[in-house]
Amino acid sequence: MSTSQATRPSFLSSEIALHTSARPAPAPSARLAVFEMAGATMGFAGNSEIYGEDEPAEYLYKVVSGAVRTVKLLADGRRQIGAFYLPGDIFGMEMGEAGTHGFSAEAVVDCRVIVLKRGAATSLAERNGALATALWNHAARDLARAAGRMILLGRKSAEERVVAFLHEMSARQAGAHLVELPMSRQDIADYLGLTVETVSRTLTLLETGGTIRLASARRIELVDPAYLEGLDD
Amino acid sequence: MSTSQATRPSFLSSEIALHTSARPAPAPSARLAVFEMAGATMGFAGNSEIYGEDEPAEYLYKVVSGAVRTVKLLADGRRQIGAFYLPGDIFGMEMGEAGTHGFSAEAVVDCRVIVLKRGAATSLAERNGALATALWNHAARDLARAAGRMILLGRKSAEERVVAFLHEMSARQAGAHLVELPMSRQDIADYLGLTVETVSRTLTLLETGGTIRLASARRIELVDPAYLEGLDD
DNA sequence: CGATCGCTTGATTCCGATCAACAGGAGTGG
DNA sequence: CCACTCCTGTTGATCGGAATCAAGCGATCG
Repeated sequence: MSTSQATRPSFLSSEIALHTSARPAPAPSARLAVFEMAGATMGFAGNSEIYGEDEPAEYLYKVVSGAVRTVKLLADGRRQIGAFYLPGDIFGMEMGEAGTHGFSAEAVVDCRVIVLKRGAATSLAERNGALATALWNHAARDLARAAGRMILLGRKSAEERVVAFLHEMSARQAGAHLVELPMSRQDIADYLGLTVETVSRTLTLLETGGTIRLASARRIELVDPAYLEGLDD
Repeated sequence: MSTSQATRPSFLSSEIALHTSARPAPAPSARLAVFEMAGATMGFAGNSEIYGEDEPAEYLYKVVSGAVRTVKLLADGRRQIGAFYLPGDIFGMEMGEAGTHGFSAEAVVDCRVIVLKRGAATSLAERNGALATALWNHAARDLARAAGRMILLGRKSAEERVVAFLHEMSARQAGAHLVELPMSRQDIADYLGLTVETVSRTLTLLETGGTIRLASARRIELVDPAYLEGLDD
């Protein structure tokens, strides 16, 4: 495992780099540039924990580089991944009754993340209607995404799940036909509610059927994107 | 089927009763009393649609009486229920990329619902920090709930799902040991990602095991709540 | 009273899980 | 450089839980 970065950095760590200097606001996405303006950047090593399931949900996070997964565990070790977050994505919004996260969040690979106090975002939002709307829309979109995940987990076959996953990853990589997967088969399985064996077998079947080509375990070429579209809802 | 109310009321319908008169603000839950103050009350017959999956997400809703389900359908008829909403609950927050709902919403039984323009809530929130926080927390809680639903749908056995469902319904009825179910077995099955047969069988097994008692199909007595607790996460 | 709908129960099938073995790389140290 | 180990991923054989197919039952309603 990589050890290039702290495995469990403290929020008080001196390695935090504040981004408060006056800049011409490059604002990659215009929306939610508040992260770049008021947030602190932190590094996490692959497989290290960013926050725990029962920690108070004090911060919001934005991925700069790498990939993050949210994870929920049962007592006997069964694992479910709620979502993968890629550069540009915001996570950490979910907060249960007790004010704690419903998931834990972990770095899939080494990554950099901008951290922002939850209260900072909301209090800024009070004076900035556009920001408020942006945050609001982001939460609403997360909820809509959860809808798609539920029908996938509750009603779709193994093939449909894997196809939906490939389709999603392609869409998130600007529709690229050569999809790069930062996560392991185990992560994919826990995301789709399947076992590693079933994920592996299904990928092999898709390759045999001429739908995809496994360039390597972590690089998949979509040979017949139309088929993927057809099976994904 | 009951026909006591409009099956597909228009938002322009004259039956809308505005609640704008000055009242002493009874505010059942203090939070989000904005619904009672600025919303319009509408009635829906059992099994009628409140909004469709692809309609623009213009309104927020609060259940006054009855029960509501959010539903997502696949082309071949497979159905997934995202959540049940009981009196006091707010729904309709989910909104996808296209500005449309990710689910459709339907009345489970005859019900009354307060409807509020989405923009009305957010613009009021801009001038009322407490309201903004309340709305924000509500969305965050919905997201945390989605986490629990995902591990249920992705990783739990039929028995665990049914037990979790009974436990949830009991908790939402003030922890009552005699649970009233407004929804059909089919609805429960589509909520839990199972078939009606499996739901029915599992309930029978729980009764045989002395965990519950089926007073009637829609009334279930929790005889051994400790067992339910133990199996639910 | 018969019909319909929702629910339960039974028999069988099948998809994905489980158990098990093996292959291919990446990293390590001799 | 190679031998070794560890880890991830693939493939094979078998099993099992829930789906499917099929009746039957009971309540509600016309």
